[in-house]
Amino acid sequence: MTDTINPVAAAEPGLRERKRKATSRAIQFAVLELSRDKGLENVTVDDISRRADISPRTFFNYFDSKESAVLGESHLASSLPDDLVEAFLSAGPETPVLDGLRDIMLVVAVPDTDDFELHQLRKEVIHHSPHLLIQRISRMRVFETELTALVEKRMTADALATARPNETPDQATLRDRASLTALVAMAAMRHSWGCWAESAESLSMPVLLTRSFRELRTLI
Amino acid sequence: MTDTINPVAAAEPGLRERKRKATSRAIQFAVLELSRDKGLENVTVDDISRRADISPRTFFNYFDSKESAVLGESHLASSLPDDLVEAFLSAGPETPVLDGLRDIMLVVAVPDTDDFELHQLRKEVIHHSPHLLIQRISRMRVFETELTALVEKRMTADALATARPNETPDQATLRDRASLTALVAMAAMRHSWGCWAESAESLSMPVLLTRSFRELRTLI
DNA sequence: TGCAATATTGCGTAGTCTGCAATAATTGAA
DNA sequence: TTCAATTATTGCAGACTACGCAATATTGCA
Repeated sequence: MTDTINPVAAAEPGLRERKRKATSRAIQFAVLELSRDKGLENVTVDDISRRADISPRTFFNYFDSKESAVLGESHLASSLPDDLVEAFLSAGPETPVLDGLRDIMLVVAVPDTDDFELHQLRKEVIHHSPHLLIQRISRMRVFETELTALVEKRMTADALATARPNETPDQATLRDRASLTALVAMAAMRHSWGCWAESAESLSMPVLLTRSFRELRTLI
Repeated sequence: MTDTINPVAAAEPGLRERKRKATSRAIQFAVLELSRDKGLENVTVDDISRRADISPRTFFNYFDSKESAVLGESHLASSLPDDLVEAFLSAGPETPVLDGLRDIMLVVAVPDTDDFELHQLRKEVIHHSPHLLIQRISRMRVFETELTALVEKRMTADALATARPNETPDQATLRDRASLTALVAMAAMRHSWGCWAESAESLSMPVLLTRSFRELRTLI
């Protein structure tokens, strides 16, 4: 898929692309409305397909499962922007690692603010079946792995910057701390999601994330 | 099901009980060996049942899914021992909440040390499909909820003990902090599980848990 | 032994999910 | 405009999970 000559990226997404987006939206809308009315567990893929005017087979061309359809297409499936990574790694030993992780989360965890209607529906449905939030976390395993590796790199760099020659930081210990740190950051993100799903008013994820990470600091 | 007159509880579990245990073990053994050899995704319930010499229907009398069978019967499905809860709630504002949570985890997260062979097999299999660890966490949603409520109670008590009359602690904020704290504790537990599954040597969960919680304190 | 409680099993069914091959729509280039 | 290549949709068949139900077998206990 080559880019158009037009410097403005995706100025014209093309009919194919637009149709695809429309179908995806139709599916999500269908599953969300049905879930809101009957509860997700009482909704079948056949139901969804019927309402979205597609074949059940097509449904699975778009989503792995009805749960995926509720959660929407997985953003952040791919890796992080380079400049963000660079900033995180070179922040130096003075800056708390968790602050860096918060900044990363701020970028990746903010989803499609474009479609308000879907957004609200999704929130309503997730509010009534919180187990979906856990699924959301589960689907981020790859991200979590990336994150852990990143934190390990950062911690190694920090350690080298501060250590006296003889004090080689134990790599195993470092990896350990890195994975714990990543997990704690994920916990903060999950906390934010939980607040988002519960709150009646629509606080934005950036706000919630910032708050969760701030609270984190007061915990220990 | 009334207790026997024998003061020694379950001195004789009865044939029925023993058979049930044996079947459960046979199932777990079957799924674990098959998973080790072929990978869990290539194992069907039929395979498991055949090897365990039961009908496929019986399998579902014991476990919800093959994943459940790999993870073993869910301990901590029910609620926490009363004395433990009491100790946690009344520890007072001086004791860190996370210390209390660690103590709770120490009790609930330590599984069946009785069956070494299963234990080792399980570790081997989980090591090769880490997504199971996330499932394990997912199945603890009820526990997580209990824990959150518990932390909220504790924090309320602590707040009342230290606050001056006019300073009514905001209940919403408290709930917020409570859920974040619970999530962080869960993160620590997950970290311990991760270490357990990865480590070649068999460090015990209590040791790992203690270490994870100690590291937690150095993070922020 | 014989009755009540419990466990196992087979059967049928609903639902999820995938592979495959035929068909239809879209695209870019001639 | 036309045509060929690419891509999307669909139906169909099949494997698998999961559960309700009723028949049968096993166990516990008097």
